[in-house]
Amino acid sequence: MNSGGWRGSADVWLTAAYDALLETGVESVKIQLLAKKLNLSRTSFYWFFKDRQALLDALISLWREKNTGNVIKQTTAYAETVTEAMLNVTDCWLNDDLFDSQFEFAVRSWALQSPEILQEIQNADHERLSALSRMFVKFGHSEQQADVRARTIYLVQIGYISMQTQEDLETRLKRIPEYVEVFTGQPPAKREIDRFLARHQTTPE
Amino acid sequence: MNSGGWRGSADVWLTAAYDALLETGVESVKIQLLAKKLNLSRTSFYWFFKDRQALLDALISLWREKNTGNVIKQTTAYAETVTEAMLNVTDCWLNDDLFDSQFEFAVRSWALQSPEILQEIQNADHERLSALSRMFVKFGHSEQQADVRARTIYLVQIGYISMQTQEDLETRLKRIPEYVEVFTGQPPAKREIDRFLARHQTTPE
DNA sequence: CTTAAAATTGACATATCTGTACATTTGTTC
DNA sequence: GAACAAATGTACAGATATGTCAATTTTAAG
Repeated sequence: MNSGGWRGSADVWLTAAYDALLETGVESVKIQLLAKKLNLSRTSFYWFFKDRQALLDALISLWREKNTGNVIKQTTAYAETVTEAMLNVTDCWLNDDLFDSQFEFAVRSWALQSPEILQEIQNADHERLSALSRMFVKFGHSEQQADVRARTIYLVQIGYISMQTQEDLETRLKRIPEYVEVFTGQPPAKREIDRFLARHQTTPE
Repeated sequence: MNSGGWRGSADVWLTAAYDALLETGVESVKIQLLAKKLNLSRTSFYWFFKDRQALLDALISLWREKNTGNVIKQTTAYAETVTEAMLNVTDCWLNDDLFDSQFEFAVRSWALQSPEILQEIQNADHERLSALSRMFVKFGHSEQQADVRARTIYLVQIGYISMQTQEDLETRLKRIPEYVEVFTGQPPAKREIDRFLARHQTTPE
């Protein structure tokens, strides 16, 4: 497919931009730096993108597609109890395919310098919180209770991301049953936790 | 005191840097921009600070002094019940003199581009979480429970900051009783809430 | 092998930021 | 009001960024 083809492409530049954004923030998404990493001439960039802003726009589109859709999907996944529903949502925070935490943090930091990005984020927050709140209402909570519990789940995750902690999966999994109890007000059933752990634990070889 | 004195001072530059940091992030803390705002010559800066890095160092010192100390103090304030203790901590999130949320967010975003700042933040997180956890242990929770509840309180607040929401005090106060119940596992007594609200509600004119 | 499109490159113009050296102004003190 | 220190300003040098243009190289297609 690509053997011997051109070295550059819109996608190659976008991927490099994504890496730079996650590594050191939007300020380091500089054409000059990306060119050096890609071993390409700086000006070659302008063949694929109009200017730097076009590249940044592409990054935001990428974020929008990836992170908000999956959270909403998980809030409506099949669940018999509120604790099971909660564990479905928790899947997002533990699975990079469902929710890209580093990307999320980088975009949120970016919002500090850009009103447009801030607006993007606030739209996303509202959509996600609404979906979570509906989940709690479905399981019998009042609007006010559902709102606060939705916020608790969501903000704990956003806060966790903001801490930029590096922990292994095991450490994080150990806290989950307690979290479920705090978030939903009731302890999860053993079989619910077992099913959840089965989804996430790497099979001991 | 200052009438007719010099226009510049280390403090004037530091304050301008603080404003810029909160407004648009560390990348906009630029000597050139600050000089323009202060109506001072750019190079005059170097009379007060060795270089830009010295200014950034001063900013971090400011943050360290202000934000971590007060949180720890509030976790050890007098309380008869766990719900009252929780409300003492909540004071921080509602009182800018106890905890500067915007400053906190700006510094956390800064950490993305600077390993030194990341280390500062992780130290602060650890100190604050430990203090909160001790609070729960004191009121009878197990280590594991205390740890998760401490995290819940703390991460919800860090997450809230990261959302950069603009809400009036009333909206936020309305959620507090529900939050207390989620965080501590039990509803607060009416008199506890009344005492709390009395501390925070602006006297109707 | 020719050709035309796709991709790459170096040269140029421009802007912004940092920091140093040195001269100048402003305020204070005796 | 001299004299000295504190603060400010101008000029210069260097680094790094963006973006345009024209030339060149590379690739695929006929």
